[in-house]
Amino acid sequence: MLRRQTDKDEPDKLTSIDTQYSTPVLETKQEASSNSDKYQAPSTPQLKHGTRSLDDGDCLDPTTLSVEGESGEQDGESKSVDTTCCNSVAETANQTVQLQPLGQAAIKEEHESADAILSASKCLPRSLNKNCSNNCHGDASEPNKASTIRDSCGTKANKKSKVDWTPELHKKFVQAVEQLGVDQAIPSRILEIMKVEGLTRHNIASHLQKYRMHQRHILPKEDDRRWPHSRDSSRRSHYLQNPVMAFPQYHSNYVHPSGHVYPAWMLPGSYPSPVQMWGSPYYSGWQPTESCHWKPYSGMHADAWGCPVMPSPHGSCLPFHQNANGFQNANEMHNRVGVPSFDIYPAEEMIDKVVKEAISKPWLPLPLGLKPPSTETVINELSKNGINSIPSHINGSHLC
DNA sequence: GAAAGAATAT
DNA sequence: TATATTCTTT
Repeated sequence: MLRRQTDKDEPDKLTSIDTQYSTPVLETKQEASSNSDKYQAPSTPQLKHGTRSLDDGDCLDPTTLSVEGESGEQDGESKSVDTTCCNSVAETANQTVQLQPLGQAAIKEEHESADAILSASKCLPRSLNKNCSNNCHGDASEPNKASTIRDSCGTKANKKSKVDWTPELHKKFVQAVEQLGVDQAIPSRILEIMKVEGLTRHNIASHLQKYRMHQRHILPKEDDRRWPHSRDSSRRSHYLQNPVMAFPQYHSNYVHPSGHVYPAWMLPGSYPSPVQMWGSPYYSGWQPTESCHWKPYSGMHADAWGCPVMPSPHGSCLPFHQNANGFQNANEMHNRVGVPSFDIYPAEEMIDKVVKEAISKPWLPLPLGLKPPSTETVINELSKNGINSIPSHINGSHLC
């Protein structure tokens, strides 16, 4: 309003002067006009931005960061000026507020202009009252009240809230995505599962978009077609009817696209640096190791969802065949879509079975995960059995 | 009209 | 680059 007043006054001045000074005044006028536009024009990104934030409810309202506020999306009913509660006005400028209520959502409050400071200072008293009553005394937040305050403060609270996707928050996000599965991993559901107050569906959607894009980047080719690129039902149904293997096409010469077969996530306690969320080969390490146990959608491509691929906690290989039998086994596993207790560790009898099968059918390729014995091992075994000489026509390659 | 997802802006 | 916002589609 102050600015409006100023801008309103200035043109009049200029206009009056304009009659006396032609050129210089015109420049001044233009300048003033541009300044005015800079702050006032509805199409101006800044203002538009702020207005949109307010109207669309994309701001994070810490007043809803109460335990009871599981009302889902908070679209359209919050304003972030309140976050400056208990902080000085000066601190409200370019301030990063890290709120860690339920989901440790770290929320950045950025006041991008002096206008924001003005607005904040203007609104602060009421905000303080409100927030201190809510936060300091545990009062339940009242949407109406929030709305009132927002209105009273006006939509001048021209600042932007950003969700800081901390490792913890992202972990929660990924867990929610996994828990939901591919088909259900939509912002609203993710939001429900995450139960992080203050997060909006838009926040989730944005993050989900980036998440998916990144996964596509990691698995650009064959996996790309597995992703539901659009909401086209045929493609989606194709995708759903053809769940992606939760395991890499592992065999002795399989090379993971990103250059690492198994990331460090499988090592307990080997959580990577939280700095690099997407690009790191350890990105999937953001998944808790247990995630694979409770992950309900075992048909989901683990890597595509930031989930670890096939774990190998003991450095052992896995009994999945390359041959028809093996695929049958694999299919059995994949048919268990929806079974959260997918056991990533093969049962011993299963291993025995696979090994026996491999021995009994030496002409078939080795089952997935089985390593051919080394020449030395074979020779040792032979010598143990009294065979000390190897026929000349047999060499190492034959043995393997 | 709401939500999801892609595209674009900040 | 990360996140928000806008636009399009469903």
